[in-house]
Amino acid sequence: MTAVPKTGASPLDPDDLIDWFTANARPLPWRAPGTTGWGVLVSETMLQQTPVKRVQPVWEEWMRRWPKPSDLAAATQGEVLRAWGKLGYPRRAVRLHETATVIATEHGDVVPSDVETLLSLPGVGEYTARAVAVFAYGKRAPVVDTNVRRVVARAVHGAGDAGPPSTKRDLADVAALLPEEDARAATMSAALMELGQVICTARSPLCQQCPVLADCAWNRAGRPAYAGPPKKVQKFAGTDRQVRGKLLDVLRNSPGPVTREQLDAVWSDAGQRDRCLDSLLVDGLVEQTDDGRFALPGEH
DNA sequence: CACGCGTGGCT
DNA sequence: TAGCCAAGCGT
Repeated sequence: MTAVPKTGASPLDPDDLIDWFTANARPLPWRAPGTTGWGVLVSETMLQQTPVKRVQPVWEEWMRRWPKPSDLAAATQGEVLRAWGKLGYPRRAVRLHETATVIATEHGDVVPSDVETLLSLPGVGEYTARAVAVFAYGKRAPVVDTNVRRVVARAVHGAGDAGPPSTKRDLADVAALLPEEDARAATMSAALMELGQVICTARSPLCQQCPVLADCAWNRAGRPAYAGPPKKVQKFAGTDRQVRGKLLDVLRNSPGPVTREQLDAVWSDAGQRDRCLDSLLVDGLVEQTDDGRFALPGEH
């Protein structure tokens, strides 16, 4: 082991990150020893755009209720959507249900471990496929989420924040940082994400507590402000997304099918209401009953 | 590649 | 207080 001097444009030292993570990782339930590939896949899917705090209790209930992919596959879509609750983006629940069926029927009820196969599953994209391969199976692969992109933008490139995503470049950036050995690479991937979540945060980074401060290009540059193209801010109030959420909430809060009148009550703009209800039907999040009422899929 | 897709907490 | 932000995916 040769000591690498922390001067100039040195890359991040895997040991600094691994040691820090080993001592400071939050004890999240899906990180517990013995968590299956299925447990990791469910957690990663729930964590897509939803904070840890809200995911944790729902994940624990899901693991108790559906410990294997075949268990979830046997549930109705309505049951799955109810159990998804208010995590948001409920199409994720529908896709996870589909994926459970594929795993149960085509992969022996075991979550695949290679990125290519994982990528073929509904709702599993570049991030989730690698997260499962790395965190569940200890493989060496770049895992790039918004946190890692921010850490790399700062520590490696000296920028205030990540610019627009570029999958190929982002993956290459992170791959170049990983140590050779699988297990150490996997731990470093987890450490990069954790660092972005708890230290190298978007708004008020805690640089004093950062394990790689000495190697950070952004710190060396005097922590300049983000200079890239302005980030798009997503509107919510008044959008179809809000209306769809309200419609689905009526269904979740009812034990069975509801009338058109009950749905009409949640939004005054009839045109937008109808468009949203139609899109929910198209997405398979709502079904119409024979008598013209509306229900969660499989619940009539 | 830009956009649509939920929800709630934080500053 | 009204953005801003949060372990993305599919089209």
